[in-house]
Amino acid sequence: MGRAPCCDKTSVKRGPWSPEEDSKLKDYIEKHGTGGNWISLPHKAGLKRCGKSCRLRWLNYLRPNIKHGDFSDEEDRIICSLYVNIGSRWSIIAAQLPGRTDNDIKNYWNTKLKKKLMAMQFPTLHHQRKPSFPPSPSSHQFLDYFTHTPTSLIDLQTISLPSNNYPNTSFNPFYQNQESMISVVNPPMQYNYPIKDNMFMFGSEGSSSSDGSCTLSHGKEIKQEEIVYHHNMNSGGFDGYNNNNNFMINGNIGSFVGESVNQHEEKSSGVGYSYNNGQSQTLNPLLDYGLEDIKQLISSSGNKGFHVDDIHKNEEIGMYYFDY
DNA sequence: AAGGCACCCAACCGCAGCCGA
DNA sequence: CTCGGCTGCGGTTGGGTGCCT
Repeated sequence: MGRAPCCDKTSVKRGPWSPEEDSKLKDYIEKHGTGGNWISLPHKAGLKRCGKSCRLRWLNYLRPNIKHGDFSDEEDRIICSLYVNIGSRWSIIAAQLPGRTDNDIKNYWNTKLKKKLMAMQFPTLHHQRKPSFPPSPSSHQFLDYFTHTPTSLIDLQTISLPSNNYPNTSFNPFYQNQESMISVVNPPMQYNYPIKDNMFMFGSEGSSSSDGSCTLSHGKEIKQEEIVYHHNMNSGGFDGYNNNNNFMINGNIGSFVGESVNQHEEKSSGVGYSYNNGQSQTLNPLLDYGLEDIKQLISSSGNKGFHVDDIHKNEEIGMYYFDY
């Protein structure tokens, strides 16, 4: 049995609001308030609108002190920081930006800001209006993010992740949008994951073993538990320590969350990783919103935890699906 | 000049959670 | 404790607009 509609759709006006309707709604609310009941408000205000439509119009457009127009750099920074850390919880993000609505911020993010961010992360892609995806099977070259030199897809057949001993490594995967791969950026290292059939896999057929671990190109091994760790972390909410395991896929930033660890140093292969010691730390100057602030936000909003957005997780360990 | 395409953003939809009866 | 009404939220849609070919 379906849910009862919130209103009779045949008897309410839909679509864009006229200036007269705006005026009626604004006048009514300014005189009487919302009365805590949006359902009955349109009738009282003499509007042939659904209560939800009235509420949305008021909140997003008519209420006082709404700010329209360009977002400032500071607002950009706050949005980016919060999105990376808490995901697409627009109402929380909007609460940090006086005068901005969640709808505004959501639209701004989806249409402009994530592209802007992508452009900053991938300056060479500035000219691309839209990433071509999926790529043609013959395109076996991609542009290395750091060196900007063409690299063969052969190199992508093995993957590398931070050691299982150091689950809190800053871990910044980015979607290299012009080819069929995901890059995991963990400076000075970059790990590249091929995408097959719209599927992002930890490891490829050649590098995975039956126990679920993967042999890594840099002499490390990613264990099944670690993949599980990454797989399960999405329901965990904040760990209280480092939450800067950020990634971007197809322009959508997500954040890996894991258990806290103490300070570590990685000296394997002479490569220095940057591990966190409980301090808020980011790799991208855009993303330096205070962790304590965000934690406070989360706790004050019910601490629902959060999920990696835009990835549809497969039940199978270490495998992620996402749509295009 | 015109058609196609991509972008932008206001508005809609449906679900989840809250709260009172 | 349960149920139903309502609100709030996030994802999605679609019309308007501007750019490109």
